[in-house]
Amino acid sequence: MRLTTWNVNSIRTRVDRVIAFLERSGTDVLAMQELKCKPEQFPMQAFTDAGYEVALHGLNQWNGVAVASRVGLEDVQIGFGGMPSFGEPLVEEARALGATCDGVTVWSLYVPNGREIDHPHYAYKLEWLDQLKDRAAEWIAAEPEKKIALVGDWNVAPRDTDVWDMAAFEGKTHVTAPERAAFNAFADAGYAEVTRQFTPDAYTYWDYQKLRFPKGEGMRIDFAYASPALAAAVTGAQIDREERKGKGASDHAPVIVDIA
DNA sequence: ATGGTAGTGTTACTA
Repeated sequence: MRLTTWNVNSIRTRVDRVIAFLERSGTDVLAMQELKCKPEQFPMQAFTDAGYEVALHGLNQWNGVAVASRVGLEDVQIGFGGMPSFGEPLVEEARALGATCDGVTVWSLYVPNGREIDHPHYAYKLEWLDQLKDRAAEWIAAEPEKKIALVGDWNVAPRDTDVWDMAAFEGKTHVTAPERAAFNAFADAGYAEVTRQFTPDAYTYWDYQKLRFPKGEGMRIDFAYASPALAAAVTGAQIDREERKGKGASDHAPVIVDIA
């Protein structure tokens, strides 16, 4: 199975590129983030015509997550137990959707950005990751052989080399010790990040602003954590940097994982 | 010249 995660940054404006990518890459299961639409606005016909079923969750123009699959789609779950809410009034945002595809439970995750270190969104981000980690640990404790993929836009750069210049991130989110600890806690919970070993020096995101992509100033913030049973079946990973090029590109590249 | 974008939807917010 070829599993891809991609923050598409609006599925409505990107649908032609996404369908072309599916066909070009041979992706069987696509986890998408930042749909930026409600369910009735999702371009379902394009996916159906391409041979994919889609489960999605979207509340408004922000966030939104989906799993598209051509190898089956069962047991769809919206959000996870204990998932924090945000805003006034408090809302359970559309940031997590799970579905089982050909024996692999795929979670499409859009981790809160955090905004600024002293912003409530930052505390929300840490709590969101902590709660997800606790549920993820429970899932493998209950079923040690279960194949679980936690994929998406984690909005954390776990290493200094995952940003172009640490000096530019002084006092900024994505690189702080608490965020990195929250990310690394998934490894302590038994999951293995399976993309870095195959693509050791690569970014997955380049801001639209300040010519970040042409200048090679990116970040590595999209990852795939695998449960032990799944990690043992992973045979490779790639980052499709070509997809970031040209007019109409998302600011994130697709991250591809191959599973035996 | 030291900035530069993009998407949704509206006089802003998010990233």
